[in-house]
Amino acid sequence: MATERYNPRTSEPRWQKAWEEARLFEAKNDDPRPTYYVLEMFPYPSGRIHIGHTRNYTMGDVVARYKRAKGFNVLHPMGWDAFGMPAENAAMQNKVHPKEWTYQNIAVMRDQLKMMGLSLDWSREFATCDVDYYHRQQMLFLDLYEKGLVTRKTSKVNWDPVDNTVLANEQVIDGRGWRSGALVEQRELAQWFFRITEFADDLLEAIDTLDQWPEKVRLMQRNWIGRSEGLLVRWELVPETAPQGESELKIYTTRPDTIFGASFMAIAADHPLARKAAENNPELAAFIEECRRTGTSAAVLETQEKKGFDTGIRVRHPFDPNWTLPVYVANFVLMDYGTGAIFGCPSGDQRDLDFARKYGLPVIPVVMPEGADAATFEIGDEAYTDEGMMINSRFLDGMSNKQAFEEVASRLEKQMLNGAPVAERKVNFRLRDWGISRQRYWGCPIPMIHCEACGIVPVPKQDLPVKLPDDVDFDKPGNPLDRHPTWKHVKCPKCGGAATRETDTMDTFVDSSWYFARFTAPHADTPIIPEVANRWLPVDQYIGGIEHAILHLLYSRFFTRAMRRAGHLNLDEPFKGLFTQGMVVHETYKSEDGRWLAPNEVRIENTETGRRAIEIATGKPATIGSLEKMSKSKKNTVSPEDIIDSFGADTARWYMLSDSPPERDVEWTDDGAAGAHRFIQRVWRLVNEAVPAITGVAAKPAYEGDAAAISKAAHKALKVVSEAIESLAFNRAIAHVHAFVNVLQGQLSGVSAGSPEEVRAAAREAVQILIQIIAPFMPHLAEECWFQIGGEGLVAAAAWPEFDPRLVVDDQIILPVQINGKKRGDLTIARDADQAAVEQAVLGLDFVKSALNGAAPRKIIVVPQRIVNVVV
RNA sequence: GCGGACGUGGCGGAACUGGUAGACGCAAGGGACUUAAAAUCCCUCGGGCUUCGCCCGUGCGGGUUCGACCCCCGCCGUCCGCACCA
Repeated sequence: MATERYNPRTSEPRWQKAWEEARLFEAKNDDPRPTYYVLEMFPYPSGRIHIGHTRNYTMGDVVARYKRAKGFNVLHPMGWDAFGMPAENAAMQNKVHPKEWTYQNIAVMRDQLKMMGLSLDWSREFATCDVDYYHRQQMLFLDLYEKGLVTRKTSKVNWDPVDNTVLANEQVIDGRGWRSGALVEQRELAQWFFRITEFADDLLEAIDTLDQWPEKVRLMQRNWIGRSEGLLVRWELVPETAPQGESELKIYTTRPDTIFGASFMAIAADHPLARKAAENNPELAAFIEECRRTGTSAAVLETQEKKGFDTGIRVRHPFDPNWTLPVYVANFVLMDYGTGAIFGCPSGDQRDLDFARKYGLPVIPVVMPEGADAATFEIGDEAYTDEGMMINSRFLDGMSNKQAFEEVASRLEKQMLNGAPVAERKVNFRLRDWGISRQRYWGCPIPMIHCEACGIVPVPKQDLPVKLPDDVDFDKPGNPLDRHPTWKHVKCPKCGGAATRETDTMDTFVDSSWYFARFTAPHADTPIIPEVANRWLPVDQYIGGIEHAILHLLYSRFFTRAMRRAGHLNLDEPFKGLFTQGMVVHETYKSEDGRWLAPNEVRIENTETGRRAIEIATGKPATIGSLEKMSKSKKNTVSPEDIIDSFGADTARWYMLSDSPPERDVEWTDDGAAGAHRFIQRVWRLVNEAVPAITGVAAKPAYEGDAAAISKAAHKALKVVSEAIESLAFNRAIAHVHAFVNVLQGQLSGVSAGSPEEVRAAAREAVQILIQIIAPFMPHLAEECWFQIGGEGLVAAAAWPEFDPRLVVDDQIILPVQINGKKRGDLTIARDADQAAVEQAVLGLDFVKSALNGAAPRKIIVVPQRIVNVVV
């Protein structure tokens, strides 16, 4: 009797409904079992789920289903990162309200996710644009404001004068706004900031505790925070060269040891001293203007020539009052790092060297490599930046440069200038405070009020939420909140006088910096319920793309600390385990005349000599291009719906995890998907063919079968698959399932209802194990199979089987035998055979005898249960 | 420039802590079943040779070791992150 093919189209919706009705995936906060929180980075509702999402959520789902089966109270929620610019762009382009656009997208994407059969707790779903959510975010904001973690200060921003808005650095392309194409201006603007730098040290040090994070991400965060230890040094200006009222220049250096190699000072174009000096120096003013115009994008910096302009100002060397150095304005000095001023030591820094050569400044070698000769050591085209011994440095000569650092620091700390020490030690960070003001509509309103009499006044908590008005228009550029006729006009909560609301909204990264905590009590009146959050958090396994390695993860780490300070929870680190998954990539295709072609516009032919593509519409050959991340522009996309339509969700889930390690990119191919689908049918057949033997419905002639072999195969598979899932090695888990099915298929063929009870029991257990270990990956197929064998309840609710340790080891093992390190044969021997027994057995092997040729072996190395090596 | 990761068949990749290299899958070739196709099943599948077996082989060149994809030294290549950070 031929088994009917498994039909995902009817099966999958049926089981999805069964799970939903059983409310299997809803986590209870008062469930006494140990908690396990698995979270995938929530999606932006851009319109449709793409294949990258499905890979991400499938990984999380495998973990969630596995942990649930292992007896954990699993929290696996889903929501929407729903504020952001695309909604406003859609509003401008398509005349649809951002709110409507967003919620429509959410509705579509929710349905798509549901088709994937993900074991999500939908009862906790929220979108960050829900009033309920941003209301609590405003509460949090005020709490952090009270704790002094929110400040307002002016900073330089990229200003698009056509769209009337601030642009992020990423939105400035070749100095122009990405939308308007207008030349971007640098403007000083008052902005709201979170004081992330307050935690800089802690955020850096705690990276060491994140031992379940990828090393790569930890490194990126370390570099981003960018701690350096150095010295702030005040240099005295030579009075007759100094602008009115200026007497010193403060610089930051990490190399005070090279102070005797100094030959110039360089300050940023925006440095106050530069501005002052330019007041009666039109040429300098022009140079400063030029520096400002040239942008700060990486591409510009790459090619830009190092330029300087002598201000005429001179400084005195702190260790030699007769030694004066020129002060240049230089285009490579950044105002917002250190003090915006440096001393240049050409012999010890390549950039300073280039600068010195260009302007004819002295180059004094002060550090030389170990073993070099001080009399002859010279600097040519390359600066010497490594460690070494001090030369040409007076009292430092002969010291290591590390000792010299200390010596200079301690001397300058004691030396006085204008009544204060010349230098102080200073730890400096690359990390800046987090500017969160956005001049946009579709974001969380910042709950602040500007009163002319009282200044900045927070919105009283009882007046929250500050709701976004619905009646806005996007016909004109700029912030609709700002030009709304009534919204911003309020009474001052303090004095009752006329005042205006803050019209900036928050950076959407704020929304995603605490959503993982909100999921623990998504309907609470307070942002977080501390007892509940403390119980669930930290997230045990967080899964998402490497593109969030810095910003989102760093902001969330900051927020967790900030929320702790405000008493909302009691932990520092939000994510215990982090996993960054690779992308889904696809080949690209181009037609003969150079148009991009979508995968469904070409036909692929596999031949003995290779693969070729034909454009279906024209019948002409197409070229197969490189693997790329799926993108609309290259048309190399495959939609999750199409895959589910033709193969079902289980195929998509299985294939997505099967070939490549999860942290690497996976290539989507039709052949691969078809292969995954074939495997589904194979499992389906295997189970169905085993049903008569298992359930004993039909009697057939007895076939002996091998109960022990069946049980061993099953328990070994159970062990290795469990281990692979635990370590998120999904591709390995799948390979082991394949291998198990190969063995099981051989062992079960012929086993029937007439086979000995012992064999039938082993078969029953083996099939059950098979179904359970595939269930996290292919939950629908597993349910259907479970039903076929008369399994109790839903397999999604079944406990994970425990492997029997006695069944995963063999009594007899096959030991590879090497001669001089090369394998020459095998030895079958009892697993517990001792060294002597193994040696004796090995010496009795024919190929060993002939290799020895009568002589005694020089040595026999026995690695128990691994290998034997006979050294001849 | 600085920092990091990686390099294994036609392809994706396995290989536990230094112990049988190429598991598992895809593609390809051959065969069975079929009127035919699909589906399914079986066999082959790193290279070479004097083919019941032997030699070579994990980017390249050395080294350590009884034994190296794995450890060490030196190269080459690819990818990623940061990037005028004082």
